[in-house]
Amino acid sequence: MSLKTLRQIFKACAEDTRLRILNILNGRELTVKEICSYLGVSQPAASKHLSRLRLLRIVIDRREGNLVYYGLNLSPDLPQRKVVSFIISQFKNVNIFKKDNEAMRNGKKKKK
Amino acid sequence: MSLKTLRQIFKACAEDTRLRILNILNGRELTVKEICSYLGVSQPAASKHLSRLRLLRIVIDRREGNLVYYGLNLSPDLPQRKVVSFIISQFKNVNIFKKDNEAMRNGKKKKK
DNA sequence: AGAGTATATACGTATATAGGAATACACTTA
DNA sequence: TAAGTGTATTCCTATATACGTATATACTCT
Repeated sequence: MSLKTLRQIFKACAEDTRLRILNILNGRELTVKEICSYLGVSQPAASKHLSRLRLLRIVIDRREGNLVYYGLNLSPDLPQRKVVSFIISQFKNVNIFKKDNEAMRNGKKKKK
Repeated sequence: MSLKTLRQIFKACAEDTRLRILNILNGRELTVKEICSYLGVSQPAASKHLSRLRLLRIVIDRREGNLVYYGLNLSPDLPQRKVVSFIISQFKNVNIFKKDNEAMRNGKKKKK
């Protein structure tokens, strides 16, 4: 793994919304709209964060008709796979992530 | 661990020079001047990076007369200890870090 | 005290980027 | 084709920060 890749991964993780996106994508696929709803962020904001994560191959997207589903990229040939997996494994200790997960399970929306 | 702490750690690691500093501090204490020499960065730059890492308690400093020695903060009561340790454990796979370690062992200086 | 060395800080500048508003694009359905 | 929904992009602004130069601070030695 290159220094550049390592730095980019940390940069991608150095922002609250992106960390929260990675957390709620852990174990499931979600559409952009669902992500916006669960986290209470605007659609352009979510889209831009997702784009950034996608360029780094941290997430993958899959269009299905009108919708675009995003999920974690679990491909085993990614050099940064271990790092990303470890980062996500740390989320269980963070309070706001627990709340986000709760909101998701309840189908609650934070903003209309 | 809070979301803020997690984000700050990643932000601290989202920069090449800081990553390289963490690498060469792995297993040893170094003065600011030594860090500048080994990495070829200016003294104010190194000092500012170290200050940032120190505020996050990722490194600790110890003044000895004229010199200030920096080292990794290995205190077991740090919530982010695991994360930082894991990050540093990933360094062995990165080429520039191997070169930095080589330069250190040889006492080579990258700039005057 | 004064000179020399090591480290930290202040200041200006350039660059990156997060966010909102507006708009463009993609797709579906009537 | 036209309207509606979901997603991406563009433009603007505000904020953060990395870097260099200069200066301040801390310490040592004579």
